[in-house]
Amino acid sequence: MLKTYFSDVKFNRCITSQLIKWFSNFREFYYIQMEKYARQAINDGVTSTEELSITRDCELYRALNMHYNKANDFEQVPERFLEVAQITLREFFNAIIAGKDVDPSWKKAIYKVICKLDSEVPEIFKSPNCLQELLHE
DNA sequence: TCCGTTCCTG
DNA sequence: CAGGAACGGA
Repeated sequence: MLKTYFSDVKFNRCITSQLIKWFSNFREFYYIQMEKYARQAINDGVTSTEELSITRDCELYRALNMHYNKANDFEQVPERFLEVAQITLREFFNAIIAGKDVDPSWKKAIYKVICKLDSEVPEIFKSPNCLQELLHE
């Protein structure tokens, strides 16, 4: 589907992997931020996940929005994104608190949980003219 | 064996 | 971000 946005590109195996790599970096960034803020919360004395919530004005949200939505093309970030982000943050928090980060592959358990929460691609993105449509909203 | 993802690095 | 190694699932 991503390929349809680059109609002027002829995708061979290499070019395709580059495209995939590019988008994989987005997910990677997401997890890096989650771990970073989970550790920061712990250093700040947070002891319970109940104290960890992701709102539209929190620092973590701003960091993510600045990365994925710099120009604020999407004024209404899906509520579901906030929910999943909070679950992810708490997942990292609990794992670190439990000292699971001593295991080299401690993040895998978290990834396994979070990937199941991935949302379907919104219909609007499936349109070749989605860029125009989004900007006109 | 191929492909998508993560880790590490620059 | 991109490049490359490693890994794991299909």
